Amino acid sequence: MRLAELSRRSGVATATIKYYLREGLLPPGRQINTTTAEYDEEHLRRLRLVRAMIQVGRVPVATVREVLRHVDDDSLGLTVRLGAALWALPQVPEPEEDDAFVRAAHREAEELLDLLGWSNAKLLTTISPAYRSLVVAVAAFRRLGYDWETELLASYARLMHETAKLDLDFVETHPSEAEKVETAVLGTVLTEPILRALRRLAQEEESARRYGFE
Amino acid sequence: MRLAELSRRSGVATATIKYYLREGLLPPGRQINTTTAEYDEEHLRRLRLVRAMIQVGRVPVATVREVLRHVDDDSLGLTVRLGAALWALPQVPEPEEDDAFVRAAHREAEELLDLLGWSNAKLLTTISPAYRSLVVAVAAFRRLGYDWETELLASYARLMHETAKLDLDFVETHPSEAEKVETAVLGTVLTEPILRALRRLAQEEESARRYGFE
DNA sequence: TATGTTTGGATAGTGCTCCTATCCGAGAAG
DNA sequence: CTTCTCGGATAGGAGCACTATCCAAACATA
Repeated sequence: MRLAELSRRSGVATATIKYYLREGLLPPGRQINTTTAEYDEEHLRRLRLVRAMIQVGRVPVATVREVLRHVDDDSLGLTVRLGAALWALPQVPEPEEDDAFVRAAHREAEELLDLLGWSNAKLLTTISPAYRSLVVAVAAFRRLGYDWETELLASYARLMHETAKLDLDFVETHPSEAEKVETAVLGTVLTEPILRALRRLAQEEESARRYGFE
Repeated sequence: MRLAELSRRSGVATATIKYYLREGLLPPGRQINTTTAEYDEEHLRRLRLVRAMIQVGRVPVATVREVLRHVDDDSLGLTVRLGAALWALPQVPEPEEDDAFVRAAHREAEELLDLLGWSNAKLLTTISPAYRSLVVAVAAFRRLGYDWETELLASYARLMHETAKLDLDFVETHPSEAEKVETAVLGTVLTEPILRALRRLAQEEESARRYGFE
């Protein structure tokens, strides 16, 4: 199919597709001559993936390129590829290391991992972006004067562990490695809005149960 | 305190504070004379809240203004205020109603609410932004050809219900209404990065347990 | 009192991201 | 042979979150 059809079937403007091609989010089509290129179903699928990541997952274009680079890199093992793809996903800004709240949040996060017995995650505290995000967010909370026991955080963490098990179970239903990596990335990027929406719906439901609509 | 001190104690540049004042994210200080205004601890707290929402929660400035308008509006009852503040939070883009995937996602979401017995949430399907977000995200998944049973979605939903209970329990520990609303907003905006981080850490932990580091 | 510094308000500009509009000459379609 | 459409290149635009500059009033210091 040609660019116009790719545009029609995906609902993405041709100018935007050209932009994605330039940015390396889509591989170039098979060049037929100087003014015609041929695209296939794989391009359509990739385009839909890119669109979903950008529009639903709110992932920046530059980050999508990084993530896809890992998804497509079949020189690495599954675990590394998967980790690399997920670690490229956007995170909160870097913490200022000399901040007292950040240092306290650091201690609290380590305590949390001990409490949970997440020994593997403990090994990653110096490098995992997810760990740094956790520290920044906890520090922001503390800075606002909110106080809670680590047990509350641990309760949330246990629920997220259950979520992660569902995530991995779903990934395992896909046979090929490439599919696994793509599913894992999507299962993280696209289920985040789903979880957020479900959480807010659940808050509304639970709030109505407790207090009515008044 | 004066603007310079507010800046020093919050770590936010004076030019940025002036910007927030212009945008109505911070109430103006007590005007002493034409060139001096006095700020208090409440301003500092509000500034930190704004910063946390923008930097950690990635909430757009215009949305922060909307949310704060509801937080400050004491003419309404708690439930309405809380709902209004949360509904002002950012969502995924509007769905195109005439899309087959969107219609299917709609049906699936309603089926999900029935399955869960979330009868209160069911009443809100036409108006709740969270419900619309859910539909858009589910439709995006389906459009990519992914298939799952509604039971998987229901499992995620039950976990989010547990999360929501923790959220509301935490809010209840705060006595005043104003505090409750502020806590609820923060507990939604700031715990989202925390949950996301915990989920990714849990994925790393669980992945290492299942497959090792290889 | 003289003088340099600081204050808050107004306004314009910056850097970034994600597109979008226009132009162009080579091919395809009728 | 004319007209349309193609893909590539480039420039432009809209939105966002600041940021830099200017200004006159007021304060601080000597």
